Amino acid sequence: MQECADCPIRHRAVCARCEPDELDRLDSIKYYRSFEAGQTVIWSGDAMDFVASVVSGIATLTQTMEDGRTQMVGLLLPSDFVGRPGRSRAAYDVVATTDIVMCCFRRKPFEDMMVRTPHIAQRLLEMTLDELDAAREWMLVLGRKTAREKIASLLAIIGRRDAALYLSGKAGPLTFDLPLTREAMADYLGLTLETVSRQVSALKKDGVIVLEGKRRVIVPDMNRLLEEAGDDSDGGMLS
Amino acid sequence: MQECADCPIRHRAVCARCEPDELDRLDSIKYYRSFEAGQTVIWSGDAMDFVASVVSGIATLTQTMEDGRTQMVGLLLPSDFVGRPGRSRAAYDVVATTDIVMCCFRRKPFEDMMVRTPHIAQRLLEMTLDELDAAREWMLVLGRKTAREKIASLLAIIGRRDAALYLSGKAGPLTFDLPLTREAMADYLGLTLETVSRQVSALKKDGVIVLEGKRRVIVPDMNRLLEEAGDDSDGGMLS
DNA sequence: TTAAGTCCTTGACCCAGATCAAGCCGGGAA
DNA sequence: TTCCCGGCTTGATCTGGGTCAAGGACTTAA
Repeated sequence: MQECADCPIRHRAVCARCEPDELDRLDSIKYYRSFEAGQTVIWSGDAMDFVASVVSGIATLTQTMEDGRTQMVGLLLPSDFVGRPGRSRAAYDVVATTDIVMCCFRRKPFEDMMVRTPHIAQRLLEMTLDELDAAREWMLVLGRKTAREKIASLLAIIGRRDAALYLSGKAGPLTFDLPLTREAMADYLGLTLETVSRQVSALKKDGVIVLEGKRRVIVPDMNRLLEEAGDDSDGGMLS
Repeated sequence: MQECADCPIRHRAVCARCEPDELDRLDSIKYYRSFEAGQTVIWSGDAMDFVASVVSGIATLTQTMEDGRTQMVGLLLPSDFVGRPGRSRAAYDVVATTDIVMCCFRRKPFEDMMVRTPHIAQRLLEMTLDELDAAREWMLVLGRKTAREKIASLLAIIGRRDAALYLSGKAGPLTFDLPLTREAMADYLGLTLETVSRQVSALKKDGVIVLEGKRRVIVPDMNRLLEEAGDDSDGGMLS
């Protein structure tokens, strides 16, 4: 399908630190899979004989209770890793929210390779620590923020990520597309979709954001949005 | 202070996989620190020139917003790891809830050693993945469970851990001490301490738990408690 | 033995967000 | 060109858990 050398996530995925020879070996055990928007990639509890990186598109990690209540526990963007070495069954549902392409490795060969290739294990550790930090920030959002602050937090997170990807300049209004439906946003934030809709409308009415259609968001003043999110004005950057 | 060989967390902490020679090297850079119940070990944002394992006692990881709202984002038990290699400032407040002893390593030497000792990095990856799973389960609790389910979930988590530590037999009523105040439980669960108190009383009135004093909890029927927590009756074990 | 402090419980009331319900909007199929 | 249909908005009402307030149960200190 594609050479690792010109892979769009070459420098951010688990393989980021690999040397050319290591990359060759990975190359030989990788294969691509595509899923359409809305498809379930993996069901929680199912056998999972591979691990993978998201190459393009967006997927979600969700947990569901017997009575149908669901909570999103991860948002998978390009370069994010799916699956856990050493675990044979999926712990969460993985659903494609847009069309996606994943770069897969059969689990066993990947595990073997991890033992012999510290560069992979190192990178995976780093990525896992980042995800843990994100999960902890998210816990504050879920546990203590109001509905309005939750929405503002989510917009800030998505906006910041988009800015990191596409721009480096810091000034001017930020524009991006929401990759999530109102319902998915509700599952992310522990709200109902009605509340999400109301709070998005309220932020719009108050001029914190501008909407173009239902999905395109313009943020005239990022600091204002961060204030609404209840975050430190400087975003609390860590090194 | 103590030899690694007879350290109580020797086989569960970051050093679990180390060979004798690796352990010797760790031994030479380690030092112990003690903190009293209530003491703050580290303030979020402060410089942090060490990483550490909890040897005994319990500590919490919390995040605080400017207006004082706080959310616990981690509960640190013996063998748990504190700090992040590569990061020089603490991202969270760490507070001792009981008297604790920590086994510390200066950050730089530890990082150097990690590069040269895959056994340490491997173990840290495994522990971090476990924590990420725990954080995700916690997100479901915070986002979607009712106050009663939250309390039942917390009791189930603490009860299960105690059972794993002290008993192996599966039958009979489970007894344990709550290591947290009502306020800490509230911070864990995204509730107020009044609601925690009310729901604990309600579970007691309904016979789900029995209280001896305010801290000692007896669970006559673990399955009943898990039902109240909204979990699968079998606890959803993963390999 | 009292006093002061910490932790916990309980009651009364209120409100943010859930629930229930109706209808709008825009795109694709016939 | 109309008709779905999925995604979204908005209104009316209800309620779980927050807030405010009072007081109980221990523990330590004088």
